[in-house]
Amino acid sequence: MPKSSIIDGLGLLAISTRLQRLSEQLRKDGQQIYRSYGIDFEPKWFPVVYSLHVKKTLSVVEIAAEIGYTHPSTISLLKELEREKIISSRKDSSDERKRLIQLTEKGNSLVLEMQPVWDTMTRAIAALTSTPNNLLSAITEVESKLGEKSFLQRAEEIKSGLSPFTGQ
Amino acid sequence: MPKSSIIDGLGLLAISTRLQRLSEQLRKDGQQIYRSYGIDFEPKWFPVVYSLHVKKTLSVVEIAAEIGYTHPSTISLLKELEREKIISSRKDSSDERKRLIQLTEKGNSLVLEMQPVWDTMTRAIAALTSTPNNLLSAITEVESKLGEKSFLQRAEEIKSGLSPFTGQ
DNA sequence: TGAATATATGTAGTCAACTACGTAATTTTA
DNA sequence: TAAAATTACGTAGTTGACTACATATATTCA
Repeated sequence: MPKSSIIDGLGLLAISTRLQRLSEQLRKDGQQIYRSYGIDFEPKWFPVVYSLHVKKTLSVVEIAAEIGYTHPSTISLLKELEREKIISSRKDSSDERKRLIQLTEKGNSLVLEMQPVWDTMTRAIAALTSTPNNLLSAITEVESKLGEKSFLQRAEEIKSGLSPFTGQ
Repeated sequence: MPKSSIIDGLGLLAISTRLQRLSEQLRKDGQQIYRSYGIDFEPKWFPVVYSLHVKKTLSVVEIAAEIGYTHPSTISLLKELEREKIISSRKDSSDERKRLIQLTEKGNSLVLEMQPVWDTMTRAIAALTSTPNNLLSAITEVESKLGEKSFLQRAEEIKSGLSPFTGQ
């Protein structure tokens, strides 16, 4: 991944670019780690599969909410997973609009098979992020601040002379 | 199978997704902040324009290196900026392979116009990221660790029984 | 000096998310 | 109870990055 001088120095304004680059880097390596364990699995499938592993049966919109994606994005993930026979779906008999999704037998055994991979990844990421400022905590903290007040709202307040910290 | 190992892993395993989502959120709000100042500017143009503001004249590959993108991505950004008449380009007379890029007069005055926007954004992001774990520092720290040893390499070492921290 | 290599730019196609819009089924309400 | 609103799902097209490949020019070295 190419390193850049100016942008690194400019920190705050290029933070979105840096977040994206870091995300992409981790996703790509994740892909290769699954491969190195001989497992045919994409990192982007993880949130769906994990949700179904825990909750057993969910509708499309419920999965979208669980994983924090829009439902069209979720639908395309589900299509891939159905093609891979990792999940299966059927209509909800009490509400015909709903499609109920579950892990297949293959999906369930895949989850078991992936335990050591997930363990390895978790350790590697833990090592990577065990720095003075913990990345995962930092993300959680910023997400929580954004939940209170968006970047846009904060900018509007600063523009109109309010403190970005207190909003007064 | 202990459920806790999966749950503990969840946060870390979904880190790439969360980074991407955060990036997208900041980028979108950034777009609206420029708009609220009545300025026709895309956040994704910032690294290119800022680099040219500082360095005055750069080739395509030099810009790509500065902003940390691949050169095809850079070319498509440059096309947009040229269409917007924010930059102009000419062949390098001493090396005909090179295309030298500069800000136009419009580009230069745009940079001046954007100073207050950049100032506002910088403050808003500073407020957002002033949490116990500083996001920008965390990113820098993780990038630096990745520079030493990639996520993939760390995973390989853990797989073969080495410590993820020391590699021994 | 000319063949091989390296550098600079460009094009085509892919990927993984998105938004916008549309249809069908269900629920609410005037 | 029919019209309106909501919910659930789906499709089409966009975006912004990428990789792989192609071409032109410059440089190196046997």
